[in-house]
Amino acid sequence: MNKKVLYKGCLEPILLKLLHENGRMYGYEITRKVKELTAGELNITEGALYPLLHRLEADGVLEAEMENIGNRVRKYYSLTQNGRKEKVKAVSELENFAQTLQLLLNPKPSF
Amino acid sequence: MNKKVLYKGCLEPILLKLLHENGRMYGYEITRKVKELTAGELNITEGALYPLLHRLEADGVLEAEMENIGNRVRKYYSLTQNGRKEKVKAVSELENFAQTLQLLLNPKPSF
DNA sequence: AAATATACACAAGAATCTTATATATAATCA
DNA sequence: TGATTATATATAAGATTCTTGTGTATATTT
Repeated sequence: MNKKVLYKGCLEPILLKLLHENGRMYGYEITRKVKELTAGELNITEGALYPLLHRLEADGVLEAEMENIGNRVRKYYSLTQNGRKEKVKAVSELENFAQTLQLLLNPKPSF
Repeated sequence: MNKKVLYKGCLEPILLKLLHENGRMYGYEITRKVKELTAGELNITEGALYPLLHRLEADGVLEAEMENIGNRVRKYYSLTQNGRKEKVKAVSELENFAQTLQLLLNPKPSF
């Protein structure tokens, strides 16, 4: 993507779903994973991702642990108990939205 | 919808597609049509719709004509020639986005 | 040695929507 | 008949979410 706005609001459910599936991930890894899953279509920018990660950590949805990789510090994020609940809610909303989009793009013929 | 943000950015392609299919429509009609097509899921608010209509008219994507219905004035919008081009572009971006969403929601198993 | 990949982070600004409000007519309901 | 709901357009203030640009630093590839 990266074209216009479009996927605004979808980042959070996408993130929570990824963390649920992968257990724990760090920021850079998340951007790579999303790019890979979407065949290069969706590039999450750092300016969007890191503020979101910080907000979700502050809200108790995510928890973070630092890890030393060589000389570097890597910050792993994972869902809290509350985060797992949030994930269910957010993803079901996104699925619902995806279906709604389909209704608009391919309306059922009414005859 | 109306729940969170989510469909941000999708309004313009949806609108252009509707106008393409229906020839001409007025604001209130558009809000009803979207609600109908999405089984009540997506409610376009006036605060989102009217500014968008005005912007697209100013940009030469839409043209408007007033019509008197009883004592009331109704404003019909339709696509300009340029608008029809814009419609193709915007809708194909939205379709692409919908597919990208599917990739994230139902990733292809990699084995 | 330079460029690219890895890794995190923030600030300013743009874009898009929500909520609230305003106006006015027409139809329905109690 | 008075109140509510539906029809119809419109604007303003504010919230949210993202993009773009910038900064720092290490590791790897060319």
